[in-house]
Amino acid sequence: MTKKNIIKNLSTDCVIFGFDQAQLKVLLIKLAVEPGKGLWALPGSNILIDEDLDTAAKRVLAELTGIEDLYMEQLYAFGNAKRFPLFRVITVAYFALVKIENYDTKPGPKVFETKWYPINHLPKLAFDHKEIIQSAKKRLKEKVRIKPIGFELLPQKFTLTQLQVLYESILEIKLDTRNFRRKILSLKMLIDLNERQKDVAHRAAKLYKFDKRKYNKLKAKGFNFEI
Amino acid sequence: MTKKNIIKNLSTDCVIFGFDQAQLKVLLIKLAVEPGKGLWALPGSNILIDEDLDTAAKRVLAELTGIEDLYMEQLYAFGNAKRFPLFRVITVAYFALVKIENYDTKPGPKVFETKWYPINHLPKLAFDHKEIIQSAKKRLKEKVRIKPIGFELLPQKFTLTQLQVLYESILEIKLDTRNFRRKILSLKMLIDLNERQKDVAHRAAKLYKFDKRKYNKLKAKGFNFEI
DNA sequence: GCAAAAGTGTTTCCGCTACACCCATGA
DNA sequence: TCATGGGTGTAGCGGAAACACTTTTGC
Repeated sequence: MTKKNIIKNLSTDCVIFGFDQAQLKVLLIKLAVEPGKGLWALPGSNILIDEDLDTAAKRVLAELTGIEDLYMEQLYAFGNAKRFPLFRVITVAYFALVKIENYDTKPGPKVFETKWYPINHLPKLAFDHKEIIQSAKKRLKEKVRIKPIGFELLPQKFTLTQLQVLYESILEIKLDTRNFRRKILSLKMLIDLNERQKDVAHRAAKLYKFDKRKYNKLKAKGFNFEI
Repeated sequence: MTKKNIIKNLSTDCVIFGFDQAQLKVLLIKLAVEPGKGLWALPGSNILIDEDLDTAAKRVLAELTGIEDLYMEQLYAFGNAKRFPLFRVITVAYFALVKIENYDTKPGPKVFETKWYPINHLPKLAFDHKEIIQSAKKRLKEKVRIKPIGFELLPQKFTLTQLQVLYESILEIKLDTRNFRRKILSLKMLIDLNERQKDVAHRAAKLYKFDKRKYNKLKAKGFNFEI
């Protein structure tokens, strides 16, 4: 594809969240070209002149992670006149939730490296990407209370403790274990696998997976996770 | 300003909500030029090359309504490749809430007329504007339950019944009068003006206005309007 | 037997829901 | 005096919050 097929003044950037045992993380790329060379940034791309906006966002993600089936939604259009130093670029930001263990790094051209950074220990970022990430974090916090999307971040099989730690990381609060378990189980969204953790130096926890049907119903309808 | 100062592939459109006694309404313009000549549409505009996105949205609104101090937030970026027939245009939609009695019509150039349409009786609309309005309606419905923004649609002085009718219109449900009043008053956001309606053919209702301090606090913090 | 995390019940409290009649006013 | 909408109280229920100890397992 040639340069003239892209829309010059418009881009998409994607805030990709992952969860690594105990921490919420964001996938960043280190820019190998100016502007912003050497700085970390969100993966982003131009939009092709005949490409749907959502398609462009998915393309960026697939190119970077190889992941195609994931949770993704539009976040916000960032359009300050001076946000990009060379010329005017408005960016439509998306955020995505991925199972971090499915992710396989492949830094493309114009990128030095890619890396998962804890959301609370971000490096210096290019352009207004810090603001975009903060905004995504806020949205995730709101969303996770009304839709069961947090689960997109966990492996197929998980323990209730993992789920609780995930929620605690996203919401940045401590939760009561008993109340949390009661609430989650009352949603009847989990299937008890009758399996247990292996190789842990303490009582092994039960493993669960999602009941897809119920999960999809809750995703459509929303739920109240007032914890 | 000359043509070359605008970004060709990008626009903003604004869904302006008003409330007229009993109905939620949207301000539309009738297009006087192609494409879409003769159809109704959302007020929109191009974005200037050195203009912040939010500024562009506010400018459209000020040009059309003369209103400058109002509630406004970004809704969503609509970016289907074929949404605009002539060439590629991605639009960043905003929605605004105005006190309808403050609004003073002044159709600009390229516009036949402007008109408030009831949200449930819209005319045939240009482009994807129907979709944009539905999306704005949905957002308003969600938002009004967690932020006290509904009040932006009412006159300075209002009765509790007006407020209830407003909520019923937005949420498209019936509310119990007693429960509604108890809930609203418990927020301690209203100031009893010790005034009453005039010239009504029945018992005159008390008038209230907002306590700005409390209102702003609730706007920042959010509240739970589970009705 | 001890360290480390899993797992489990009960009580209290608050807010939502449901529900029907009297009041004030102008015509 | 009637029509019209304004304005009010209470009881029951359900879900959220607070709270601490026992169980299992590997080392």
